[in-house]
Amino acid sequence: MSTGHVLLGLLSRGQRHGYDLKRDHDERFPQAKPLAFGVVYSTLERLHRRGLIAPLAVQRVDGPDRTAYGITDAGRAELAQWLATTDEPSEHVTNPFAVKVTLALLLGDEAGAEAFLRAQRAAHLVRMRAFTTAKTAPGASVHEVLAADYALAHLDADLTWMDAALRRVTTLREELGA
Amino acid sequence: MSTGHVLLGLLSRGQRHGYDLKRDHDERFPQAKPLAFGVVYSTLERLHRRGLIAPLAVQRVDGPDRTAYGITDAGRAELAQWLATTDEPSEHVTNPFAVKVTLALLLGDEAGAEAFLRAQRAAHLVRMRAFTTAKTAPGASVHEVLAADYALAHLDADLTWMDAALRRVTTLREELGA
DNA sequence: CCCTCTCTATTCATCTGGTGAATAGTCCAC
DNA sequence: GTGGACTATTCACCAGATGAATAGAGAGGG
Repeated sequence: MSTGHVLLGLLSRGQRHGYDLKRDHDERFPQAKPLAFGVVYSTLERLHRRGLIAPLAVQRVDGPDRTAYGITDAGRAELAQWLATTDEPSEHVTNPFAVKVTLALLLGDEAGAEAFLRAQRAAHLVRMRAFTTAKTAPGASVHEVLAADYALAHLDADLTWMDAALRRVTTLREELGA
Repeated sequence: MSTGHVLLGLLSRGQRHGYDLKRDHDERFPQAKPLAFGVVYSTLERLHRRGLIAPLAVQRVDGPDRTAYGITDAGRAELAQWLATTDEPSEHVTNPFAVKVTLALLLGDEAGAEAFLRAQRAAHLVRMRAFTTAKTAPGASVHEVLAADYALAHLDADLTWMDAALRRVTTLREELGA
């Protein structure tokens, strides 16, 4: 429950209500996908059910009711635990490009597989240029530069793979027996 | 619905029932996470609801009932469309390590952030050694080598990012105002 | 001969999380 | 005084993932 942990982290700095948390998150992690309200409130409900947060007050201040939540001791423990735990990188490989290429080759469409790889390569290059621009913009923060670096490194990893795959499409097709 | 498209792809080679498809998938993509039965059957139901596949026969052959599905014309069209479409790489960045580091720094725990990065780095190195072993094993297929290459490239991208982050932890903390 | 184990095949209950629309109150500008 | 923007939450729905339950048939062992 990673969204849950993020909300827990934001709540550990002081009580907040759902709308606040969504804004907090989106400002703090501008490169991340904005949180949808549905996700925020349902996640808060789950955290509450697990006893990691508690509703503190329902106030009405210049507008509709708002429910402020605070982190509990159990919540602090869970958060500390999560922050200190490393993710074991999976032994499984999820490569969406390989899935498409393999299926195209199984259907005997070697030309289609190659066309896909070339088109995907081009789409990656476009996005990489955008991240490079963002990263080298004057006034970019360390946070922004690191975010762009991460994205660029992974896009480049995809690119390297696609080039290798392009060079071996025919061999792959033969290996698949198609 | 990527699982759906994969099943569609496998079904386009001829009718199959759920259990068959699960085995087909796991054999064809041994590096991927094995499909759970629950996923297979609920995905088939959705594909059926959308008219992309159709149940052809309920047979009983040496065991319990089995429902064979076949792809429809609409299914073939959907599959061809999906195979030819590139994924626009997201403009959003999802970096789980950055999230943890940022939250740790927000809570003022610079030492914890560094410890996490070092531990995660070590975990990555272990997994990378495993993939390197798998890839250089005698008799490894092109498919297996490409799968390992993909995983290695992404793990290395993470590693590069973690090294950069380690060098800038203090700057990052200051930038966050913690 | 019956018992258990394994393999085949499917279903079900339950959970996380993600989307889009609906609801509802307040404030501000025109 | 009405329409729009902002605050705040809820709801209905769907995708996808897990783990357990159900159930038939064949195989092997005591």
